[in-house]
Amino acid sequence: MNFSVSEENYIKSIYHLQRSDGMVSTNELASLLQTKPASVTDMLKKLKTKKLLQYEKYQGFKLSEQGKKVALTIIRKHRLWEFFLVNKLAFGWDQVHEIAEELEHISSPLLIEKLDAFLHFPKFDPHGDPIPDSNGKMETSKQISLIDLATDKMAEVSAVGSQSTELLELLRHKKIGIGTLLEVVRKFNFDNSIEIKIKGLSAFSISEQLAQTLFVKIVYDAK
Amino acid sequence: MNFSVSEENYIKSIYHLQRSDGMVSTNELASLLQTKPASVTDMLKKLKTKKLLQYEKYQGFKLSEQGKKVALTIIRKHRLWEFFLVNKLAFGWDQVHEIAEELEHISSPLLIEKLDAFLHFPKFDPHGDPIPDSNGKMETSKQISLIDLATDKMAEVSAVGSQSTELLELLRHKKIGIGTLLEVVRKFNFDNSIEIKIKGLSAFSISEQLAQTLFVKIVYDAK
DNA sequence: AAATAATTTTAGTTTTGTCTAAAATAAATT
DNA sequence: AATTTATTTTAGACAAAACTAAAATTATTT
Repeated sequence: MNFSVSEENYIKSIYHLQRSDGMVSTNELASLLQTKPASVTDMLKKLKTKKLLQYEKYQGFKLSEQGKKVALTIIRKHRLWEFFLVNKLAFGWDQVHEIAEELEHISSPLLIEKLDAFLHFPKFDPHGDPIPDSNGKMETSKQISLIDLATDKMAEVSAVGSQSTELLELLRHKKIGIGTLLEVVRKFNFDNSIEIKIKGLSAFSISEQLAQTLFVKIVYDAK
Repeated sequence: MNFSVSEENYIKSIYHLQRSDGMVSTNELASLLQTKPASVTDMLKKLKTKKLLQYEKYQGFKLSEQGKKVALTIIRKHRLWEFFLVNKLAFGWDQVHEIAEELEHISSPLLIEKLDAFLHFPKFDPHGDPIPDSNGKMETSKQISLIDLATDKMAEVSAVGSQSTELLELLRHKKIGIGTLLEVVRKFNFDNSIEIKIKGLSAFSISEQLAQTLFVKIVYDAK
């Protein structure tokens, strides 16, 4: 089935709100969408008749299974487009949200499958948020930039922020790849370089630029 | 200024109609847009107040200079996205029109400039139609696939349908490049190969696949 | 528990873009 | 030139998605 831009924005916002709350309220949603509560109520009725929502008046609401599926395809589109904008069109990660808000409403499912393949099926968007696959499944633990990883945390390299040959050459030399387990030993404030330790190798430092480009997921917290 | 999807579709359609006619009629436009003449009249009034249209009731209409500029940016977006879909996402040229109809309404100008650079500033879309540059200028003569070029017509290679190294290797060997002048001498129905003649070289044949991938502009018609 | 406050819903409008039916204008035909 | 036909415009209505103001419900205080 096909939905209007407005319906899709509501669905997406409800999904994000119920991640934390479980149940969503009218005012909450109105403030997130920068609209009035009365407008929200109107849309809730519409989404309920379309079976996307569990909603009883005055009782709050949440997405149905069907509604969640729709939300995940919109989020998938949003994050894939963000990845494209940053990694192919050389946008900064802080410039892409608004454009992706528009692109996420392009309807062709084939387009998204082809885009996904073109991007080599990325698992995380440029902000480190996981990209749902075509079945709506996604990684649960969020990835962060290695520069933001605290010491005493074992982490796994999950993505690289660029596909340039220069970067890949450097990574090969340092024996770092997707899946590599590492830990931050020290951080140096002078140049923001960090010292990391990979099992079986002696500790070594890497530059701030490189640490920014590497994304990791925490696999074990020693604290 | 920003325009609605509907306004943009009207502007684009008027542009295409006035290419041939000079002046456009209400019925003509209604039939192209699959809508009713009364709806067209409503929109004409709106576009007139926005100074995009020269329109006096019952007298027909055409775009103002401002309107033409808007039309060309929409056409630019449409054709760049088509190029992207075919050359990056591996869509067939016959599958992309509908998707580009949606993508052309994404508003960010920076997106389009970056997309253009990413695609290496293509001059023609996958159907051979010229892509306006950021100032609205474009090649005037339409390009066609070499496979569709009639005999007895001198033509100039204007584009290649792919940037693969395999193709470029083949073209270097055959001494064919952008700007090469050639003529089709014969067509063979058995395998759809064609024999071409380049000035200073003896005639030789090329395969159907290669001929499909090469685009030419007619520079002289011997007939 | 009653009163007050906050939240949510309803009722009635507005805007955008569409429609139908009827009226106005222009074009074609006799 | 008058009439018929075709085209275009107006007038009034409708659906989607928003709004304001008022009513209904729920939550919080005293």
